[in-house]
Amino acid sequence: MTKATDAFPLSEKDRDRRTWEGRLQGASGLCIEDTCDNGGRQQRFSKASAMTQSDEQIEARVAWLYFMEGLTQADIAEKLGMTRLRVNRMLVEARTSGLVSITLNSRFASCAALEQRLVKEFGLKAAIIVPTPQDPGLIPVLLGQATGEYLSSYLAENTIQGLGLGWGATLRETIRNMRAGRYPDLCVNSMMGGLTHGSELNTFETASDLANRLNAECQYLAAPIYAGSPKSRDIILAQDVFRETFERIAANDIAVLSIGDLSERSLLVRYGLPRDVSTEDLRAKGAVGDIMGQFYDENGRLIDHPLNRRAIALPLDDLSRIPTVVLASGGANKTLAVAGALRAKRATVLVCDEDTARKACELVRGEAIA
Amino acid sequence: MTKATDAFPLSEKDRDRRTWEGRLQGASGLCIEDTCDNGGRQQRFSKASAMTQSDEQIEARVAWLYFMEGLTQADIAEKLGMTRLRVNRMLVEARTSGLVSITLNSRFASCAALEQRLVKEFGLKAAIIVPTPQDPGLIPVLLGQATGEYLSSYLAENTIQGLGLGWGATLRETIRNMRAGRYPDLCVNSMMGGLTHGSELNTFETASDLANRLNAECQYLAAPIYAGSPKSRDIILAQDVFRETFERIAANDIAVLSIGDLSERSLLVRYGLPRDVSTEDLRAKGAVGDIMGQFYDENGRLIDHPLNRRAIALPLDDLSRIPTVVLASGGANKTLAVAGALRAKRATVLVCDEDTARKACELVRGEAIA
DNA sequence: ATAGAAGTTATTCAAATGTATTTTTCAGCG
DNA sequence: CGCTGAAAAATACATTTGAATAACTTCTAT
Repeated sequence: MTKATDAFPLSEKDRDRRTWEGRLQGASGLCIEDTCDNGGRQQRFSKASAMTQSDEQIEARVAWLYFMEGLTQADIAEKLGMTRLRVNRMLVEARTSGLVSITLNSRFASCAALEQRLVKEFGLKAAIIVPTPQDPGLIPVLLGQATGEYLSSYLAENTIQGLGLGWGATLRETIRNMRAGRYPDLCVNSMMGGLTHGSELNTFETASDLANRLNAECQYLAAPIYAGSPKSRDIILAQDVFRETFERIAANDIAVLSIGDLSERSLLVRYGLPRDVSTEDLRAKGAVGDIMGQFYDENGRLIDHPLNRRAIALPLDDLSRIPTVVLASGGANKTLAVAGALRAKRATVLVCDEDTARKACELVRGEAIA
Repeated sequence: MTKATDAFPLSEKDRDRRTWEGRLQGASGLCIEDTCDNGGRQQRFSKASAMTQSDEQIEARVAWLYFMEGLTQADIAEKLGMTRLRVNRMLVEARTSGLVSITLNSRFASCAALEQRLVKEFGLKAAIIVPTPQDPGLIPVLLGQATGEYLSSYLAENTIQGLGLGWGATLRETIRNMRAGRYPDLCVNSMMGGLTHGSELNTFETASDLANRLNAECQYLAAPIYAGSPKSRDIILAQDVFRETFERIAANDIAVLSIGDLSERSLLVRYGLPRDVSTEDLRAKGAVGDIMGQFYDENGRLIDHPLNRRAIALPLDDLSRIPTVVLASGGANKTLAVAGALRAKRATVLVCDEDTARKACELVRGEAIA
């Protein structure tokens, strides 16, 4: 029967394929005669003859019998008149030398590779990379699906009390893809103020929609994303009702946010920026993206701009105190923003499309954009 | 460390290769977050959602982690929040579906494949196939090496009393490649009469050379390959000395012979055929090759020709009584002869070069010669 | 809503592989 | 020929994978 350690499928039909596949158990008709009545008398290769042509052929034969014919290592040892250890070592050598190679025939293989790379290079808890669709308009949908799946699994396996949320197209799709559940002890809360105009998205409903789907408690952040001035924001946050709200936000177990950029695609840029602040201003200060309405530069550090001090949201630098921070974002326009977030390690979980993640990764490593 | 079940080498250097290789134990930095505090709560896919894109991606991720990153199945189960059984089944499915494929990158791979095929299709105990060299003159050398290696291993692992031998260029090379040994209880004997003229090879020395190398006893067959007539041959074999000799020959444990063809390359054809017998005669009767001086047709059956009754050798049809019959032969000119021998199952062990064996195999199966 | 079928999980055990240690063998050298 | 060092074999044990079975869950059809 097929084993996971087999490299190839087992069916006889598949055996006819050009690239031999699968390791077949119990194969009959072995290559070398199968009687051996003197139990493993020693058979040595002198150093001078090491890896001669016949050695190479024997190794190929061993590899063939193991990977293609599906014999066990003990079977092969008996058949070829050598020790099981020698068979094992030959197989290891076959791998190391490249005599045997394995490929993952899937468009997800490069995503899986990139996931591993991101986790290793940026110390992420997880990276979820989806293939980049031809239609960039599909990216929020795909990222929403992936984030929804991730978050559903996370909630199934973690008992938490506070789930903080941002808003945006990707997060809306995330909520659509959440599996329903029953979490009466969970409080879903907005981690940032909302938009006070614009008809594409009722940002105040984002948290409540998720809370409804999860039968969880909901805590609204009934405030706009920006106050009139830093001073005004401080006055607002000093009110008891907001202080309690922000204590709860700071105590979240997980935050699920997206990354904004400075293009006109951004809801925040189109509807949220105060009239006295332009994207040119922000770019001039080096801004490449925003998280919770707070803009940061290519190194992921907050830019020195009064707008950042007007934001009614958890301060970006306090995000690191939340155990799990999911940043879901993608699209070529977001590359610089994602790279900045990676550099500053703003995320512990990144959900992104492949092309964007790869380019962001390469930016961080100082490589030319391919 | 590298394991035989790994599909790829482990060294970090090798990890940089384009085609990812090797299964790496103890890989750090996993793709999916590695804390899971509620022990495997169920996560089900309904039938309606079976093998969605995300399923496929999860399977690719599992396969990647197992084959490329070297995690154990239990590790992966814990990391991805599923059962070890599910991981195992996904890996099996990955194999069966072709998501994962393995290749043997060796010129010996096709030889190993052909070996298996020959063993299965012709019920051989063993097939040893060597790559066909560009210079056909090298074929006897390579076949001699392979046969010598086989025979040395065979003798190391089997205690036998009688080893019968033919003669020819391939067998001369075989003897050169025998490992020396000490077999005082072994009797090496010629299974066929020798050539009475010709300077290329002293056929009477073949058995004695091998006996010397093996410190074994030697039994000469002091007779020519052909008698003057079938009657004369019967008179010769009726003599006591020959009767005992042939009893011993018939009792051999192993016979090591080569296959002759009807071309001028054949020693027998050039120096051994009686003057009153021509290769045209033999071809007319359907002969395609000879074993022990006895000619057979494309089905491997003895042709009806008086020459076959003049041969001073073990009758070809009696060969099947010897437990192990090694036929070592190769070269394009031998294809028909090898095919005939295969059809009639004259061999239990075949040593041949790849092109010849493949074509012979295809002939037998009724396929067009490529 | 219920029953039956199908699939998955949990658990245990068997088989195969991987590893470590000790012993034996072999090649090279003096 | 003896000695030494390296390599391989033998042996035992640990780990991983594969398989079997019972119980549980989910899905589908009625």
